[in-house]
Amino acid sequence: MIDLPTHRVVIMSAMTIDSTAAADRVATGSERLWATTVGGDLSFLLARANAVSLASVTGALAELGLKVRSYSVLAVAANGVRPSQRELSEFLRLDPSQIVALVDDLEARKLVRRVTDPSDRRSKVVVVTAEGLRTFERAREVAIDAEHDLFEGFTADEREQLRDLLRTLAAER
Amino acid sequence: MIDLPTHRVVIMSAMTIDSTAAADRVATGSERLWATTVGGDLSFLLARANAVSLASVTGALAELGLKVRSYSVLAVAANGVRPSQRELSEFLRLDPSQIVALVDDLEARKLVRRVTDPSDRRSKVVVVTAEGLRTFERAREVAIDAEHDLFEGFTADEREQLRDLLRTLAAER
DNA sequence: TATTGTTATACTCTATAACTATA
DNA sequence: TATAGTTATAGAGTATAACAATA
Repeated sequence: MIDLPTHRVVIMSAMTIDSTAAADRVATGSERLWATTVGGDLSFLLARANAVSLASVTGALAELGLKVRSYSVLAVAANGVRPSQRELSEFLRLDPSQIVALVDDLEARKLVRRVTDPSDRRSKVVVVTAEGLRTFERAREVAIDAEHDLFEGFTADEREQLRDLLRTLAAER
Repeated sequence: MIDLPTHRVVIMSAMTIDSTAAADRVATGSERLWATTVGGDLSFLLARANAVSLASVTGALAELGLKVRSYSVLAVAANGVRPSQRELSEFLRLDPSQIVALVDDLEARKLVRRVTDPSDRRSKVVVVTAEGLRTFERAREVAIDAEHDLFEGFTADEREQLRDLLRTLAAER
């Protein structure tokens, strides 16, 4: 697993740091910069929050030979929704050619199979194998653990709020 | 500018889409997949929301020859906080060598200068030039416009909530 | 010895266009 | 003629290690 913060640190706009034992776990040396205009930009905060989360999940999944992307493809397939590659491409916002590479990899490892859709033979549906399902279940556990650590400082309410707000944003174009 | 959604679309867990004129602006064809486990993952939502925001800001800044990263460096410098490259590296979560490349580019375009810190001659501080400040101000406008469009469907309260939650997360190691 | 910035290099990711097979 | 998937390839971004100057 990756190193994760154990306590929540709140940084106010005015640059006051709520000083707990965790205060020095924040990126050292660059605290001054949070007072900057970018420090308040939603797009910047989104990018940085994502970088933090990505690093944590990536680290957690590495032990299973998965990356965030292959995990996402596997997870959608494991839900039994039988996504076409085109659907995966839109949902994950990746180019169709990148989906090919991801599915190639998962298929070579026998975690998923490509099934030609009989009602439209151009389209290929990605289905999980028994082994893929087992791998997914383990992967899901470590991913949830990582997320849990990451959101340790948040209340259940705050997590729900964040989920709703992000869902709205994520659903945009 | 980039094409942006004009209305907010809420996607519920149960897969009901609040159907307004904007409903068909949502990624077509993959609505089913939102009902999936990943569709509720905070890390996934964060990644997708970031992708959406990134695309919008990237598109907006392109007309000024800036990317999100060079814009961030320029913005911090333009705030007059005199960041060292090391500080930029921590704040932006980029490798020091990447900061070198970004500052090289901005310096070649005379938007910033490197100034050796007299109190520690190893360290170089990035300061904005007059021209850099002008460029930053225009860039800031288009970036704010893009952000404004992106968060059009949000109330002021929701934006504040999101900012607070993301700030907490972004400040984590 | 440790740290800041720099260079070099290999690797991954991303974007684009062309091709095939089906519709 | 249009769409789903595939291939190839060039470009951008990323990670790593080694090095010079300074502390």
